[in-house]
Amino acid sequence: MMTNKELANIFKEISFFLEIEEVPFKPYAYRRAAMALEGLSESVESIYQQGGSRSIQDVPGIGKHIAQKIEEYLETGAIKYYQDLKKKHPFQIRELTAVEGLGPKMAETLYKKLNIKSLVDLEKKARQHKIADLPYFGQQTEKNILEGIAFLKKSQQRFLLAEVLPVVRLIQKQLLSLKEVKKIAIAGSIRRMKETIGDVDFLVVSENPEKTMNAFCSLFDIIKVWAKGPTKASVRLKQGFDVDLRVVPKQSYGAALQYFTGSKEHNIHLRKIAITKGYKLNEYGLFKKSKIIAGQKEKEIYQALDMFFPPPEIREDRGEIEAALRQYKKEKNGLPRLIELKDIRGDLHNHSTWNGGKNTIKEMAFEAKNIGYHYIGISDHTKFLRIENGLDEKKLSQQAKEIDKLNKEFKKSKDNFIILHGCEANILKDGSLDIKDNALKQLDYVIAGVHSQLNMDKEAMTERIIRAMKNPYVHIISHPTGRLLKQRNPYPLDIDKIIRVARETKTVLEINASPVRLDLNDINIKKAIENKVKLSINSDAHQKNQLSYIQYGVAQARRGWAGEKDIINTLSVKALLKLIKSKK
DNA sequence: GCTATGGATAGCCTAGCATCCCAATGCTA
Repeated sequence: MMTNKELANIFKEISFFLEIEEVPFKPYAYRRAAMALEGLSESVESIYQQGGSRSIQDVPGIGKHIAQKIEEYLETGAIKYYQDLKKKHPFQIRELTAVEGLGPKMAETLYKKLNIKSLVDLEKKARQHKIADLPYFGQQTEKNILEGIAFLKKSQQRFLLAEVLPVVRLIQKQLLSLKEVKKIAIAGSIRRMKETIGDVDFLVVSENPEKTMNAFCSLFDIIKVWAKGPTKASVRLKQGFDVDLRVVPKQSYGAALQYFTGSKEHNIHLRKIAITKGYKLNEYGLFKKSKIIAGQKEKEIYQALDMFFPPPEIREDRGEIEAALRQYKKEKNGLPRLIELKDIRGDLHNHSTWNGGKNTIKEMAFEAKNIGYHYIGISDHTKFLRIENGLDEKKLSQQAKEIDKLNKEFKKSKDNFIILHGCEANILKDGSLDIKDNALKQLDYVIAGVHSQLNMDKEAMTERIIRAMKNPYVHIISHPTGRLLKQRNPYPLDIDKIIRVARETKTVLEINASPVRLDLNDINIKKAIENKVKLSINSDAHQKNQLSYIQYGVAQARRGWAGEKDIINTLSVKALLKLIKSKK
């Protein structure tokens, strides 16, 4: 898969170079090819090995000439066309254009006039105030470049959904309290509940735009106002991310919401459909010639395009548009009915004071009961994780006694609530577990996960997890790919194979709802569901207030097209235990 | 350079904002 990424980067660079040379339409083609490669679930190398250059052309967005270039790269390790372009423009184009406000043409000018080749050069020349003196640049541009570099270095540009969402909800509340504000919505990737957020988009209908803009730009926590016009303002908060506010006319509110919710890919596809039907779609509405057909409500736009309304979480152009069209025509394979937070009846992956959690089993249970759950699963780490005070066979049976006692109290008070006893066993390097099957047998269910020795090659890691799935006492694999957002990439893993074996062995895969994990991710969730693998959304709470993380897991599940029936912890206790016991 | 339509050719998503110099361009979403 590394090759896919390398090639995607090369094609992105070619696209920039061609943009500098003002070649028409080719940049678009190369950019699309790059995107196609990035979204490909198979390695282009193995496609080529199996079917040659011809089969690479089957990938949408890749035609004869780009396929030839891929072939050249796979055979020789280089692409001459790219190298020639690179010689003509010998600077780090991707690095430089990553600076906000700096595009390919400016990068070219900076190289020609000041011999700037890299981010380091750029920062140096900007600090020496060489950039401000260039024609068409100026002091403001220089300042923006320096700030862009600083931001790039500091923040890696994206923020966790869970970092952003609470702040954004607060701002929304404040803006809504202004009496001239008639409507307000959060659009963008937040509305789609993406795991990480670039920046935040607010849309507002206001009777006094100027007043609203002033109020917005004087919100607390603002450290910088980037832009402030009559319809758009853009600010940076001290938390590090940017928030845009757009004032839109009432009759365009739905169109603007649709447009700014994205994703970009979804919108491009939608606009193409509009065109084929003789319309034009933009953020002001859906138009036939100059006559507005729809715009006030988002739903009306989809309706006018003969589509059902796709939930924001799945607007990634991964088939939702086709599904929405089919549903409108009352054909099968329409839009999925997505899982909702209220469908969740319990949480199966939680830790207690027994191994380093902050709350006792009882406290965790009462929190879960207050949320309205029917059950909570306690799944503390087993012995390998010394640092987490992992439980051995003996401690597990002591823990069982405590849980029994609590359950008796629940029964006596006629609470419709039960604590299930599980554990999170460690999958050791060879795929065996760090605790005996005899101990696992006593539990209601078993979660197993990889927590150590993550630097294995793909094949070995895949086999390691497969061996654990083949253990008849293992019911759920926790955080299957091991990624930590903004900190650690997933370990190399043949996820397709994992999914296949999960189905064969009736093993459940986890959607870990912890904001830094969200593992499985949306794409893998969709794949698992398509292969009829069951999933479990768990908070992995180490203290009682973390049970609320479940909302992020549900969001990720929705992004992966999951419905109630795909998720095991939507079941009643009875049905859940029956399903668990069906694995032999 | 790709895709779709029809077999060689047409069309590729769009608008506002900032910046620079005071009409045009590049960038971003």
